[in-house]
Amino acid sequence: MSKTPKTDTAGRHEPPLDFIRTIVRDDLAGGKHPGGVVTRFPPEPNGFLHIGHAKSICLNFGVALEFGGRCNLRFDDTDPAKEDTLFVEAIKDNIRWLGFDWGEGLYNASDYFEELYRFAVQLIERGGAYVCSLSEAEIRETRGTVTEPGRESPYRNRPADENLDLFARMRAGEFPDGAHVLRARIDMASPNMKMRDPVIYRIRHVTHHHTGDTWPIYPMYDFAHPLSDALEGVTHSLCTLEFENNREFYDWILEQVDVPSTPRQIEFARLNLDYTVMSKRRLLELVEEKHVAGWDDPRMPTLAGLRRRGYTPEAIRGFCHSVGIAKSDNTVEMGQLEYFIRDDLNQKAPRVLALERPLKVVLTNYPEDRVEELEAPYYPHDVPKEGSRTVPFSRALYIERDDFLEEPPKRYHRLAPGREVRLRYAYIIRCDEVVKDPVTGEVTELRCSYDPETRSGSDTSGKKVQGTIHWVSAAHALEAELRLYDRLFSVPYPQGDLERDYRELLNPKSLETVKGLVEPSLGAALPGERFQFERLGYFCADPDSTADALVFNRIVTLRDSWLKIVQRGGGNAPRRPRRPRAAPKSGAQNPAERKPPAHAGLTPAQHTSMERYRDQLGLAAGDALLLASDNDLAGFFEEAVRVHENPKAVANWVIHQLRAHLKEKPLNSLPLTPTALAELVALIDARTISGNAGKRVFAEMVERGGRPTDIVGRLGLRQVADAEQLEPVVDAVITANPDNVALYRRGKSNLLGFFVGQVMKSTQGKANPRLVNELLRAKLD
RNA sequence: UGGGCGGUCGCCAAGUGGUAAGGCCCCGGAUUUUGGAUCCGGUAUUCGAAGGUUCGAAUCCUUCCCGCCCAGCCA
Repeated sequence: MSKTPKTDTAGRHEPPLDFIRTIVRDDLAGGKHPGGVVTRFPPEPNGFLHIGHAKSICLNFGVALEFGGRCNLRFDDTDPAKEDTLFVEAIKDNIRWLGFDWGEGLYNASDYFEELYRFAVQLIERGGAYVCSLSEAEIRETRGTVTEPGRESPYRNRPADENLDLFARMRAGEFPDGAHVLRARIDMASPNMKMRDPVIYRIRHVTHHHTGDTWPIYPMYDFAHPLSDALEGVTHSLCTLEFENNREFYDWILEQVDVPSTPRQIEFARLNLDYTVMSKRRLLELVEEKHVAGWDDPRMPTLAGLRRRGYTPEAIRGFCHSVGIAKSDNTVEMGQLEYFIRDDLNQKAPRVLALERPLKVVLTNYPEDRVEELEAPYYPHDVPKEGSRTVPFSRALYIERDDFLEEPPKRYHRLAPGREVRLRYAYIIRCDEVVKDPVTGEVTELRCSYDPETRSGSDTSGKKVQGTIHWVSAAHALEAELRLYDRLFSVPYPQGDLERDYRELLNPKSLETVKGLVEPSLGAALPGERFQFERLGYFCADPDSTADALVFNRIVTLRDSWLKIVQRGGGNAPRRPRRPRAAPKSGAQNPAERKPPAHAGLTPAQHTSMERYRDQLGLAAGDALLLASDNDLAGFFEEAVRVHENPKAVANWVIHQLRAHLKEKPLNSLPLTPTALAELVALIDARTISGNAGKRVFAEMVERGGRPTDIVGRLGLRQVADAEQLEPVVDAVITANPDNVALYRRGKSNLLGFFVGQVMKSTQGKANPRLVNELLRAKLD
């Protein structure tokens, strides 16, 4: 297979498809779904959606969009006790906000209760389910454990009529909660706990938010989900990894009853983010215990929280796309999410001036009553957007407290006694005097002078200053509440601490509210509007914000390379040395301490064979054991060795090639005979064909049988071990890859494998690789 | 340790016998009236470990190690 990335018609590189999209694409190409692909996003309306759900939404709706199919929104509302219409509205709102449309495909699992009931009846009729009257505790006790099988329920063999009658009466509401359940009749000894006669219906005299009091019985997820998928014609049912164990039941139930379609469940890894929690239960606790202000608290990883914080749907989609779809457990760094909101807002957000911690500055040489309106563009030169406003400039100003230091470290480019700095869009000023509180010593005011020659845009001074800082005019600035948000938890894995409850790990500084000052134009900011407060970060006017009481949420700070310098030891510190390589993960062990291979499973006869293979035929102990432990394989091997007496070579082919094919099919179903394999090995030993070609012959024999010599003849695979024949091929490869030749000569020696590969490819595997290596080396070195 | 699934750079993630993609982070440098943005360059001789097969292994074979999931009448 080629390693070069796929290229589209415009010549751009396409990113590789994730494993799910690969399956969908292949299914479609194979004509498996003439009606098109159908996916679904199935939230339970018992909480708010979070960024992890966004990953699933982007996947499900994205696949449908990309492959011309559709994606249903289906509320998985089979547990009336926890669910609420409040959540269904919030969920719909969030999905629309994220930018996806379910069209006509809005469903509820509860819409199918009648059909689901009929499936259950059918299952009972076919002996696949029974009414179990054990108590909840008894069911738990008889389920067994992961290492011990469960025990069958005494009600397991109830006659079908009785089951049907009881189930009908369950539906009729004749029994109290917990009196009976309907259970699938599968296997109490299954190694998969999910297959030990799982409960599929329970009695719940509870009002359902959607069906009201129509039903006193409710199906369980495992039963309702696959059947709902089938009813909707879902082709690919994409869910998270924890449902892998449920797939066996998913497939089982679809075979037991008459369904209109057969969906396929595929699992992928859920998204985790560091410095937060993502489970619904924990999020619910944070809300209910008032650790946060609600589901939409801007510190929450909920879509509602992110939205209120000021995140854009584009940023979240970009993030979800960037993390990919795979099957390994993962925790993505918050920094990756932050990258996408900065990247989006950099293009979109107008720049304005605002202060988090104001410090007064008086320009002693600026006229008392003068006010200049300075033109300030909303976007920097590198953002292709137009627009500007004016900002008032006057004698009394405020700057950011952080932008002044009495004793500046090296590389500090801001204000300090006697130093000059530019006020953004305005003049260069010099700090002449520092006024301090006589009691506390705190700096309360800076007395500065401005240079009238340096007005922004018409600077005639020729002065260059290192820093530019932001400011507002004291008389014109507006007060605003700035909500400075930081990570919700102070440790990256709040759930990974065995000692402490995650609640103890909440970051006490996750919200800092300050009284800031903002430029006058912000008086018109509407809730939801986003700005870049220059040099501070991106902010979003909160829904709480009014013209009289402005409130801005900090979405994310700007990247701050000065902060990085300070954090790694201050401006005076030398550059940080390179990070050492991480220590190897645990798991390495001393080979000498390893246990010898277990001989325990061998029968006495097998043991004898094993010893014979090892001691008489000269096989490695591990190989001998491997062959001896499988009677079919051992028989095959022995027969082959009788034909071609090279036990090691034959064993290698049996172990390394044959066994790989046995994973698909049993040995006796293969058209391959021991004699044929022996002949193949003989051909290779005699150097008639190369090992490479041998594999092609083998593949042919495994597929269709036949004699190796015939196949070699038919495919023309005789080995080319003649330097004169090979030389032109080698030369061609060398001239075709001048860049790689140069690289190789500069020391990239592993390129030799590349060249050998090219030669092997152009001779269709027939060349003698040793000879190719020799020739190549002679020519390249 | 009964079963299921994972392990490739600090964090994600491609890659399934022939040159270890890409993104985030990080490190240089250029540029800059945001210490922002942008640009250019750098960062895995190695794929959980050890053995083996092969001219050639992240990919095939063997053994081992580590992590996650399953014992709700939740989803």
